[in-house]
Amino acid sequence: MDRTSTSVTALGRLRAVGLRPTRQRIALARLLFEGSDRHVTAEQLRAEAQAAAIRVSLATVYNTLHQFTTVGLLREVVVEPGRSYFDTNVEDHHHFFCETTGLLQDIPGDSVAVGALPSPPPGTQISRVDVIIRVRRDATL
Amino acid sequence: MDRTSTSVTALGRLRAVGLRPTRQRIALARLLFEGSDRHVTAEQLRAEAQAAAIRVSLATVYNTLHQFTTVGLLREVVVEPGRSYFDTNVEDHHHFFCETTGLLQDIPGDSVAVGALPSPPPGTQISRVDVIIRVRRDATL
DNA sequence: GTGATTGCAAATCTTTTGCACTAAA
DNA sequence: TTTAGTGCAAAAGATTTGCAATCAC
Repeated sequence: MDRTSTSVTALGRLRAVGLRPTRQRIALARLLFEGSDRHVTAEQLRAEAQAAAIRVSLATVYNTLHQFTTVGLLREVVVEPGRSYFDTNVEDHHHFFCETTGLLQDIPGDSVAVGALPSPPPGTQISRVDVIIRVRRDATL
Repeated sequence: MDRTSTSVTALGRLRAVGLRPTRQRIALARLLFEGSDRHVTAEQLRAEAQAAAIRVSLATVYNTLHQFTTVGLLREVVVEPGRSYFDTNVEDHHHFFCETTGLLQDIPGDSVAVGALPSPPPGTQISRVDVIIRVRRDATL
């Protein structure tokens, strides 16, 4: 048995962050974290749960996504008005966002170098720097 | 009379982009562009219009903001789920966003250097690069 | 006149909320 | 038990839409 992050159980993850491991949270954690990094919306995750015969209400999906975000298991990405994406990759990294298809993709953290940052407004501290590279599908002529 | 951008009339701006200069568009353009750069939401702009005794429906405010964005008079900035800001500064620049207060501020384009960009996904072209520096108010102890 | 634009109200969509019910410890 | 968590349905927000009335040209 190795100890790579993909082998951490859903139960273990929940315990590690102090969230009570309920049936729903365990099931959603499995959907989210077993497999490679991904970006999901609440609605998408609910649909997946449904497809996997997991009974979870949409309200609980929202609660869970926000709780996971609060404890650092997920990261919220805002690229479109009126819809939130949740990213299972919480490492330092940035995003490509295709305005044509709505597809969001990770960019490895070290392949975008943001130079010296300007000092933040007085009385504030930087909490995060988001870089979103917006792209468009080439016109198909 | 100088020719700085602040002296361009609302009428002139609309003509320049080929939008029919209606009473509402002229009034909103005045609110938006007479004065320094700003970030507004649809609701804020409607409130300002109301305060200035300009009769405009919210639907028209939305239409107008989107039309102005399409023709390059405004730029849409998405930092929070569920709310769009429109920026009257369409030059190349980035933003500070205070998660505590919701305040959005411009960062001059040249004070954030984004290094070599990774190549965009196959079949796509970069349309824009957004850098959002998220900050938080210092805890007041 | 004629087509573009507007206003209004209803509809849509995502997300949040209140509260009775259920489950974890 | 006791308290945290869940589901449902209603509510809340922001934005969009349909269509008749109005305006710019």
